[in-house]
Amino acid sequence: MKISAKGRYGLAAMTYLARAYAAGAPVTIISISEKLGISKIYLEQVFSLLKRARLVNSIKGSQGGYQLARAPRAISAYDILSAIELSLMEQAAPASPDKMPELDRALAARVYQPLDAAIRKSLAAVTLDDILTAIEEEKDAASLMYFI
Amino acid sequence: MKISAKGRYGLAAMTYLARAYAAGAPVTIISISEKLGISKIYLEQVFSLLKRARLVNSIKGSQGGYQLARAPRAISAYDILSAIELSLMEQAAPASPDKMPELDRALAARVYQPLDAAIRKSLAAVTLDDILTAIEEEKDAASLMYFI
DNA sequence: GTTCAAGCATATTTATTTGGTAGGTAATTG
DNA sequence: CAATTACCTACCAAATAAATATGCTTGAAC
Repeated sequence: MKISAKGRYGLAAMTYLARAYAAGAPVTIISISEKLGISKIYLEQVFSLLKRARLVNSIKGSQGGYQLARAPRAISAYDILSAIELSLMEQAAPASPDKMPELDRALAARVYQPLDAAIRKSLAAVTLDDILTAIEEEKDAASLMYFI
Repeated sequence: MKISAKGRYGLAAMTYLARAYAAGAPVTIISISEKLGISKIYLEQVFSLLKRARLVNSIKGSQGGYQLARAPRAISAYDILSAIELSLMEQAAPASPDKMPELDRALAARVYQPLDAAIRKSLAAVTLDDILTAIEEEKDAASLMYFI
């Protein structure tokens, strides 16, 4: 019921990549780890999952790094979190294994499935582009503070 | 991002109590544990949380047990799960402690807070009464199966 | 073709959470 | 008083999450 550190790192790192998307040059893990204050070797694990989900492309060797596999507008928070948090996808296990199957089915139908759909819908509605926009708004709001 | 065993047990047990609500007589933990196939001493911990949240009343001693504190129609899945799963309420910790505060604020505004609201809304929309209704529907569907 | 900066892959350690047990105390009824 | 039931505290084990450590592979640049 909670987003893990890996998930949050993934969102932050992908947003960081999104900022560099227009430029086209790959971004190294180490530069992201420095900017965000996350251990490099831990970030590698996160990127391994993001790559497996084909959300990023990697370029090996000197001058290498990572790039978004597609436009920031075409990558949602759901894409990112479902690549990282397997538990996001899991079905809720029944509370009473065999004793009361109709109770379990009712809970699934009325609680677990609607919850799952709501989570999915909420996360799918936000793209990296939206997050970039929000960052700009944050900055504007912060700079306005000076004039007041 | 997942409902724990405690949470599922809580939902199942509360639904069980809801069935007995009209009768008015208290239901013992041990009878619930037998019906649902859950360890009695583990259920006690769940009820301790439900009681702290004032969702149930307890009666000690012989002929004692638990009752819903209010009508099944007035208790939602959100009430139950937020009493049991503390993590449901937790704010998402920032990914980059100090480095990029505007990134964290943007993620909170666009991802974490909307997600939280969606979860809350989905769970608050389901009451114990709804789940009881769904159980009846399940039973009807099951008995219809015989005629086909 | 050597070098070196990257990504890639595993294994290990440590910390936290979850799921569950055990045993005893307190209150109520008959 | 004896039985019954909730209640409380401590404990334990397994699973998961978080982070580290080590070493290998790839490929561009010089």
